[in-house]
This record gives sequence, structure tokens and C-alpha cells, in this order.
Amino acid sequence: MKIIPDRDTIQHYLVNYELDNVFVPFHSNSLPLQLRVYEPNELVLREGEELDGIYFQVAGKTKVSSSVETGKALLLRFCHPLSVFGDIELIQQVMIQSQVEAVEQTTFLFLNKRTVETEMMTNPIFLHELLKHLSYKLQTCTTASRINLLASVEERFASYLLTTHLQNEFGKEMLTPHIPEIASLLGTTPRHLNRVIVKLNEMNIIRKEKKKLYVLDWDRLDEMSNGLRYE
Amino acid sequence: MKIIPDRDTIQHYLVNYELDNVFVPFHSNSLPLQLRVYEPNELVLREGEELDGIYFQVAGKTKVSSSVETGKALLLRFCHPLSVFGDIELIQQVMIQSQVEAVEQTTFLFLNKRTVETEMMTNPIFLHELLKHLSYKLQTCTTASRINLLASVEERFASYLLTTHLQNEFGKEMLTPHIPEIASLLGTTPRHLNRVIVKLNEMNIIRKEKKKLYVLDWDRLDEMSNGLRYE
DNA sequence: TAATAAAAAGGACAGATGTCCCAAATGAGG
DNA sequence: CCTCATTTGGGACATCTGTCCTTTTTATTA
Repeated sequence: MKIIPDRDTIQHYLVNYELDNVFVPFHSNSLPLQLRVYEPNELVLREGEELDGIYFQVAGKTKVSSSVETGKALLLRFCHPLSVFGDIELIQQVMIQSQVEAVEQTTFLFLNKRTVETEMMTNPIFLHELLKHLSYKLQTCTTASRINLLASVEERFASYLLTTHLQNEFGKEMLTPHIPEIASLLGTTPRHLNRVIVKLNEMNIIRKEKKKLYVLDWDRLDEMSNGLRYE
Repeated sequence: MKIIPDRDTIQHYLVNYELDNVFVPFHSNSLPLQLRVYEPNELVLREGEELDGIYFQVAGKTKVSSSVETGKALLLRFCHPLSVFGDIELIQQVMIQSQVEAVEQTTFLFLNKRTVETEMMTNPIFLHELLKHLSYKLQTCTTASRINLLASVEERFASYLLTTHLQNEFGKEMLTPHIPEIASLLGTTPRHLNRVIVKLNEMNIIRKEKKKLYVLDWDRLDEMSNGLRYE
């Protein structure tokens, strides 16, 4: 993680996401806003650790997951700008609840915990911004929860492919991450995920060879996902 | 639903739940707070309808569920005081997202939408109260989501029994609601729920006869639930 | 290149769950 | 008390998914 001391870029993001009114301090006349940049696969928040402040994702893409007793990590969602992390932990005063990992190079506006507590918690615009993001997350989590209850591994895998690689053009190859990792994220076993992959392969919806996965038919994948999205 | 014009009771609840600072209006000097009482099985919020205001549950017990395309309703949670309804809808400006039903006679402090919008959204204490409840709901929904992905019908049914009837003493009978309704709430079929009931019956954990269900062994039910709770 | 280790693929089987359908029990009305 | 409608219970079977292992493929290194 690198902290970039670039007031102009910070200002640019503030204006771009209409955050200039959100970050108005109560006492002081300037906030110690940081610009933090994480590399692909770098961990932003580690489950169980103490939170250091609030993160506003302004660029890049992140993966949010949550671990279970068994040590497995389950996929909760992928996040794009503008997203907020640390809100639950700051409000509830608890340890970090979910792991956040950068998928691409990802940039955040960061404000340390002490400043949030002394300067921001009386600012209705800031609080309203948090409310917006929290209620959005709750809305999508509710949807995800009921879909988790009803969707098959096949549907969840289709959704996973659609969500992770929506930005690729038709036919563009993607590197196969370790099958066991995807299986774990989807809440299933490598053995069963493999079965699903073989099936989709036979149906010519995807093509698997060596370490590559090609998606041949985004449309049928979309039908297959029944509207479930991890975002 | 009955609206009780009783300032004293309202005041009592405000003090009891430390809400007196939460309901401080911005312009006017008094709020049109209502005391609303719902009877068992009465619907408080209907999915898809327009929300009329914000509800603070101060007494009783409610069941929150969410319907899917198939017409089934899935159980999201049971709520006890102090809980808030209408927060998502007010913030996101969307139609009602989940059905809320009174399980017992249930009392709410109600404030209409217009007043919330003109008087409350600039009150940091009110906003902070909403944040507390929203983040709590998100935290539990996240847990529920991953458990939905991993827990069996047996575990979910055990949790359901523990959650719905935690207040009863050992051995106290309970009326069996329609099996199909419970099955739907748990996201399974009546056929399969029946199998689970027969199994628990044979294990002497519950006893089923006629229209009654008796829980014989809360402890083993608790083990069986693996910590999953709908609350 | 050959030998070996690591990862992936997949066969076989068991258990969980859904679907379909029919039989048994229950309840309401005559 | 009897009949019909509704609800409940459960048999039979198919599919989904997990577990356990073995085989095959790929990668690494001597």
C-alpha cells in the first residue's frame, strides 16, 4: 500500500464523487485525508484486526469475503467506486468483520478513526452519506442471503463469472485462479465445482483448457445465473 | 392496527429506550409521534407498497420476511425492541423491501415520512441512531447470508424452533403453524421439512402429534443449530 | 530428459433435497 | 354420523452435492 501525498488528486476525487460537502470537519479547518493505493491481490482489511479508519473506494475493484470456522472464505461481494469500508466497525465499535482485498489496483480516500470520531460524527451530510452506503449494502445483502438459500452451485458459478469478468470482451481468455479458491468462495467443494465446469464445457458455454477459461456464451451464462449478482 | 393517543406512554417509551434525544425536531417544537399497536399476525409493512414513515418497535415481536419470484416468503429475522423499520426505504427512496408481521401484540413509535424528511434528517443524533440499527442489521444479515449458504435444512429448522419459542418453558406445547408455511420460510419444501420433523421425532428431540409440536430437548436442538439464529 | 512433487480431473458412493403423486388423517357442513 | 374437501404424511425416484480416493496432468528440479 502506498500513501500518495497529492492534494490535487484528492480534490479531484472529492469533486468527482460529490464528496466535498461530506468531508467538512466540525472543529478544525482541514482534514488529514489520505490517498491510499493498493496493488492487485493486496489485502486492505484483515478480518479480526482493529480498524484504523474509514475507507472510500474511489478507483479500482475490490473483493469482500468473510471467513467461517472451517477456515474457508465465502464471497460476499465485489465492490466498485463509490464504496465505503469501515462503516460498520466504526459505528458498532467492533473488530473488522470482513476481509477486503484489491482485485485490481485500487485507490481509497482514507480518514483515520480519531478524526472521524471527533470531527465527522456530528456532520449530518457525512452521516447521511454513510446511511446511503449502509442501506445499499443491507439491501443487496438481503437479496444475496435469500439467493444463497435457493441458488444452486451452477447458478452461483455463472454469477461469479459474470461478475468477475463483465469487463472483458466476448471470448477474451481469463487465467484460471485455483479451482479450490473459487470453490471456497462460492461455498462448495473443488470436486463439485469441477463437475459444474465440465458440464458448462460440454454445453459450450465455457471452454476450459490447460489453465485458461474462455467464456463462449455470455448470454446463456446470464440466463443460467437467474439474476444473481455478487455486486 | 390501533393508534393510541397516549402522551404518557409515548414519553415512557422515549425515556425507556433513551430516545428522547433522538426525537428532537429541527424546526417545530413538537413531533407528531404516534403510538401504533398491531395484533398478532397483523401485517405492519407490505412488500412493494409505499412506506408511510419510520417505525421504532418498542414492545412485542415481529417477523421479517422477503418474497421471491416463486411467491414464497423467506424468513429474514425475528425482531425485538428496540428495532427500526423503514430506514432503508426512507434513505434509498424505494418501495417497501420486506414484509413485517406482528408475531405477538406489538407496539411501535411511528413518525410520518414528511416529518422525518423535514425535521429529522439534519439531526445527527437521529442519524446516528439509524446508523446503529442499520449496521447491526447488516452485520447479522452478513452472518445469515453465509450460514444460508452452508447450513442444512435440519440446522435451519433447529434454529427456527429455538428462535421462535425461546420464551417458552421446557416442554411447553406450541401450536404447529402450517408446515408448508414454515418450509417456505426456511427455503425448503414441505416434503423435506416433514422428513426432518420425523427424524427429530425419532431422536426424541421433539414430539409431534396432531397439530402440536413439543420440544423435548432444547439442549440437543441448540447443538444441532450450530449457533445459527434468526434474530 | 528423467524423476518426483504438486495440482487437477474424475470415479464411486452416500447423504441431502426436490418432485411427483397417492394414501391417511382431519375438519366442516349436512 | 357420513361425505367431501383440505391438510398432512409419506413412498419412490431423480438430482445435487459432499466425501474419499485414485488416476492423470502439469510443474519442478536434479
